[in-house]
Amino acid sequence: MTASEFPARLARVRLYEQVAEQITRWIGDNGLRAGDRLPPERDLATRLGVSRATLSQALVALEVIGVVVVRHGDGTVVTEAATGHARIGEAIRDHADRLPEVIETRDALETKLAALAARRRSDEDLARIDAALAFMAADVDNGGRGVEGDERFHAAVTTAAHSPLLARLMAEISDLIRETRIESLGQPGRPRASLAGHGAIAEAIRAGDPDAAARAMHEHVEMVSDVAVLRPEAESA
Amino acid sequence: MTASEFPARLARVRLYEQVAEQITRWIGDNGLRAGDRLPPERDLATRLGVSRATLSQALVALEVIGVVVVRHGDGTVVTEAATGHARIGEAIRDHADRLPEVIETRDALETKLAALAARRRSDEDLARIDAALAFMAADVDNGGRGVEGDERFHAAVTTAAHSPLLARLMAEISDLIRETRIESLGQPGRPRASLAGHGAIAEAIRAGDPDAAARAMHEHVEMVSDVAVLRPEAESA
DNA sequence: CCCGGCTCAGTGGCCTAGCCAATAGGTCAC
DNA sequence: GTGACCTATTGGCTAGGCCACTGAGCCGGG
Repeated sequence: MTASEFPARLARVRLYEQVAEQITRWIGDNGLRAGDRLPPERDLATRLGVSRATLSQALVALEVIGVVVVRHGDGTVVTEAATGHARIGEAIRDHADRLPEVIETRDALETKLAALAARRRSDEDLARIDAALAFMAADVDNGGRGVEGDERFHAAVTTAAHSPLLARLMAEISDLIRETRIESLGQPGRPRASLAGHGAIAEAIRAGDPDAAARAMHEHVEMVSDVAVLRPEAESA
Repeated sequence: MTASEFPARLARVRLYEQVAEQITRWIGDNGLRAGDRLPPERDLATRLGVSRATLSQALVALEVIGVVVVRHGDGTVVTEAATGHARIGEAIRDHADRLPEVIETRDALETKLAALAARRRSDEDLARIDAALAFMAADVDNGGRGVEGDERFHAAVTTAAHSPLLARLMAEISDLIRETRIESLGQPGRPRASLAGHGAIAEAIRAGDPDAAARAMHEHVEMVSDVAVLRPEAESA
């Protein structure tokens, strides 16, 4: 067990998080739409059995992620984004049925990132990409699946693209991507094939060839997509 | 002045937002790094001249966006993402300098959406696209800039792609996109050129040709990018 | 009848104060 | 050296209070 594999620090769940989640679920379950009001804070806090201050924290959290707008003197109003949020939740829950969607989103973002990396990479970026390749190779050579190396490689490419906005969108769906990654690399032979794909991407980036980089990344993401095709059969067996 | 151009509702700035911003700035100005601790809440609240409850709200906000982790009994710790976040904030603030970044993000997302729309569009989707085209054409014919029609067209293409995750990411950056849209369509001749671009995209989608749709969308987004090139000169004039 | 001003009730905003839970560090005993 | 215990510091949450904001309704004047 290496240091990187040590169990993560125990995560305490703060009350505001639980309350925020309850509220989001309640919005979805009750078909609330944009413009609908939540119950007054005093009522809601009593009903949820928490203090008003704690409820207010939860509403801050929900406001920050765009589910509600809190209006002084008026009430707390559901936003249009709230429905979108529910859809994302469903996307995560119905993961087995939504995998192709994650793949196509990865395709959109990561082929662009690879092309930008080919144009913008610094020596430092290339060193980081090479280090990730070496790390994954060592893991795969030792019989591992290369999950962390895969992660590092893609993060290095994203960094080399020097596009904070795209990086942010990647971060937004990072949990979903992680799942496709783990499933892909769990297939026999996939780690090594994935490593080869990374190699081709890195070559194109080093060569400063955006089109080649985008093509290599597209093929790499499609390889993950092959898993999506195989998996339904494995489940019915 | 149409309904869509009415001034937005006056935005009240809550204290927690100001405090959160102050803290983020302070982290940046003082070169705090991942793992560094903020001062204790009681101290920090006194120094900032707010109550601890208000500071706690600000920290909830910062925790939700990933700038800090709040540890019970230990303190509030800066995350790795904090530095990245400062860059995003700058990206938004320095909009004039960051426009190319929005463009490249649009390019990534919207060319994929156009390709998917070509594959997946229903008759209803096509009708919606056509309606948006007609709406924008009428607006432009009447001397308008076609902002709303442009918006409707892109929304219709996004809907026709039937990819909720990509649609979500589009929604995520919708404010930034709106700004590029308004600036682009404000240039003489752009509304009509944009309308022609839309026509080509719609044709490819109707024909069910993903590559042509992606190419047409790419060219359309690049046309917006031309504005980005022109604009710095307009500012120095 | 319509519009503007005022009032009231309901709502959120923020504060104060208090006490408990969690954490880290230090000390002591085995 | 290790484990248990204690202490100081830190955050977590509650309760209560008062003020600011908002929307709706009412009244008076034109």
